Amino acid sequence: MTQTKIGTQDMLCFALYSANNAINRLYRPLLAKLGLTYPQYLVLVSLWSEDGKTVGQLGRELGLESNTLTPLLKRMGEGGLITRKRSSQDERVVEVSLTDKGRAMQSEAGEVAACVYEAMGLAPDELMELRDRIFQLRDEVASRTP
Amino acid sequence: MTQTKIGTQDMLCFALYSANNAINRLYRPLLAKLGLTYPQYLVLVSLWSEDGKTVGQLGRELGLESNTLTPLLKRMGEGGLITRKRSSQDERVVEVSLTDKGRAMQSEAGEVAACVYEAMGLAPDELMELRDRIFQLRDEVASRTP
DNA sequence: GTAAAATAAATCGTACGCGATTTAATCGCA
DNA sequence: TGCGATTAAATCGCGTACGATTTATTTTAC
Repeated sequence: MTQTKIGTQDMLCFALYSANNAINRLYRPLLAKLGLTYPQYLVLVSLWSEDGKTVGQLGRELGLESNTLTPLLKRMGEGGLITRKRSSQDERVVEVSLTDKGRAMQSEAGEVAACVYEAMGLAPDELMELRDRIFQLRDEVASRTP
Repeated sequence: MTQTKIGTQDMLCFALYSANNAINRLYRPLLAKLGLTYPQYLVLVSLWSEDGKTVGQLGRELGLESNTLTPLLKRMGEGGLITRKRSSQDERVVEVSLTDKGRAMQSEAGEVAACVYEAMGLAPDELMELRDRIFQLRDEVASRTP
């Protein structure tokens, strides 16, 4: 027997949990200067890559549901970053689009991303490999979650 | 130029964020049967490995501060899992200890851990390697966070 | 054509995380 | 010894996440 008791330091899930918290603590003050939270920043990243998505599309991409997204998008709308409009094709669907202000924020956000990238201290190939392993784990776990 | 726009799928921080959410979605219903949340479970894991820690010690181990831990521990105290007592040596310090009920929960929690381990679909050596890489990243980021 | 099923958002309540501040106890040092 | 600085926990407010439910719209099956 090499180990009788396991502690938090042995758990992969705790590694993910605490690393995610650590990254958030790095992002938070940087994004706060732009008036953003981390999930709000993710919404912008998503819309910068392709503008005009429904709440459901954003949810599938980010792994969130309307109970999280609706109030978050409402705040972003009040902040003038996005617009929310019911689709005329299907009134159940809400389309989310960038405002000029939301689009303009992309350049300022570049500095934030660079700052975070630097703090990770990883070479690009290491970073991509780790990222893909973590996405794989996420997808494996998600596929086995009822 | 191989890529003009980056999206959420390119970001290591998003991999961590969404993997952490996915793991939580797996844990949540399992832990709910025991009346626990994930951070509460982490507190128990910590105390099972070594009982009798101060709020500050728990905070350093889990990467949390009293603003998060105090209400969480209060709920665990109300649930009869732990006791909280001011140290007689130093009245500023609060000692957290397991109750019999909290100790007894370790065996039930074993099934939860096994279930999560299985859902990850990783061999032990792969799991340990990934875990350590993520801890390394966490520590690197934390060391560069002002 | 219409009622039931399905789908998309929104709403509500609970429990984190954390920045900022407060309260209380101990320490340091002149 | 005494008093300002430090330390530990608690308190407060805000913004997520999410289970459960509700509301509104569209699809379907007959």
